[in-house]
Amino acid sequence: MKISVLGEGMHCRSCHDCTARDFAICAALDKTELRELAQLSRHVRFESGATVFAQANLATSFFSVHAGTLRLYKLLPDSRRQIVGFALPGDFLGLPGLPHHEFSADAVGRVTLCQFPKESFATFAEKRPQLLRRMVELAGHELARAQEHMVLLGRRSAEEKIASFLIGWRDRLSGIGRGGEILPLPMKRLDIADHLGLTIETVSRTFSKLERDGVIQIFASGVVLLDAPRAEALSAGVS
Amino acid sequence: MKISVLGEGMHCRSCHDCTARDFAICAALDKTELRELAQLSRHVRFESGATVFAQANLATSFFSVHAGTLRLYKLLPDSRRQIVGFALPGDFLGLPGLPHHEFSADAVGRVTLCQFPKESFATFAEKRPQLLRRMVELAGHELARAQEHMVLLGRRSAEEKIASFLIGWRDRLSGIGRGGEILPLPMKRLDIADHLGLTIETVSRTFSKLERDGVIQIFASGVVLLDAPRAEALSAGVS
DNA sequence: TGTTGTCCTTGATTGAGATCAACCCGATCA
DNA sequence: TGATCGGGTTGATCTCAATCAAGGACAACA
Repeated sequence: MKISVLGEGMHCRSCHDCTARDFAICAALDKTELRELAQLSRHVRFESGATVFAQANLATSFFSVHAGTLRLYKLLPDSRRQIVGFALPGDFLGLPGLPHHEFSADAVGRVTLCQFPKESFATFAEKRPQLLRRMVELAGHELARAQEHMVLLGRRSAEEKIASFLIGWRDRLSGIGRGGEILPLPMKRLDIADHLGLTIETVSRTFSKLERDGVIQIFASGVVLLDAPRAEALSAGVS
Repeated sequence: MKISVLGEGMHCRSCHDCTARDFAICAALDKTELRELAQLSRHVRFESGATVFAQANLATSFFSVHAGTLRLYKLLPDSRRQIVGFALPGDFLGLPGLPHHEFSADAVGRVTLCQFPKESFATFAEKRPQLLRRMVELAGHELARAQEHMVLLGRRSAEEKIASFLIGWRDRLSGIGRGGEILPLPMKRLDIADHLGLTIETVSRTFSKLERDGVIQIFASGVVLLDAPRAEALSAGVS
């Protein structure tokens, strides 16, 4: 686990023009507080595949994703893997009250993060109900997403799972201003499989089927939703 | 949805000797605050099977479970059901920042709850970082549990699911001082099936298999863990 | 230019759990 | 006393996705 700092003592020089600020935890802060928080933080970068932190390790920092995608996953002893989510810019990683990391996180492509030492962040947050309120809200949204994913894992067919994933991914990207014609899928098929409780072969077959049915078009870098309404119907569990 | 209040204007007379207080949100409060909060709340009771609130309805109250068990579930349009969790005494229901209920909740057996109007609770919490901190922690624990359940739903066999459920249920009960020789299972087989992403038949068969293998003994009201280490091993995903 | 490795796709077969169907058991009630 | 009903179990069969197996596309590199 190698952490590469972007210039020592740089202290997140770019908070004022941070592209993730509006979605991130920082949205709850005013200009002065933002500067104070920046003093506590530093920017870190990880190359593709690098591990940011590992499940069950002591959590000494919180992170706010600045750019890139992370996969968050849990492993069983026999190495079965469940990806519990993908983190995108603005997502906050780490929760007070849990001393250890509940899952592992590694970079899907290059990633940059704001890193906050846990104690100093906690001290900073202690006196700022606005920030705590925001954290409750973020945790709530995360919980809602987790529950929606439980429905997917427990009660949906392979085709519904894939459609649901694509629609959810599209909506998350457009929520952070990354919407577009082509839906980029930076993660591998195996990652998608381990996220949806499928095998890589079933993911591949289902992508192929959706393409045959004219719902999507597959490219190396992602897919285009040719028939979004059909995908949304599958995603919703209709038909 | 019928709400039966335990005597009008009673205002939760029993906060000082509440059996759930140590686990509940109220643990974050001092004596004075507790009395203030009690002024906002009222005790409500639901009979077995009654709906406390329904998914997608406007959330006007928060709840803290005082006694009994609730099933929390989401439905797909074609009535497939996923039980996202069971709530026990001390559990907090509802999250700020989400105007609508994310799931439905109904009583498994008789249930009593403390009900707080959402706005007055929010106002009360606004100025109390201790309480907000506690809410972040509770949400964090809930999130960790949800992620663990994703692993179960996505990556485990029927036998592992059942064993995992029994061990998790045992640990939650003992965490609120309800441990014992016999592990009570107030919910029906169908509830367990919809919680674990199985059918009622598979649940029944798997219970039978575990009993044949000497891991558990089945009673009308629950099970006894004859071979807890074996169940824990299955639960952990070993073997 | 061929070699290697990674990622993805496709085909054949298998198997765990779903589905369909029957029956048991205890509670309730006429 | 037996009829009904809800909840649970068990057996037979089917099906969807897993597993096993092979090969294709493409990039990195010697």
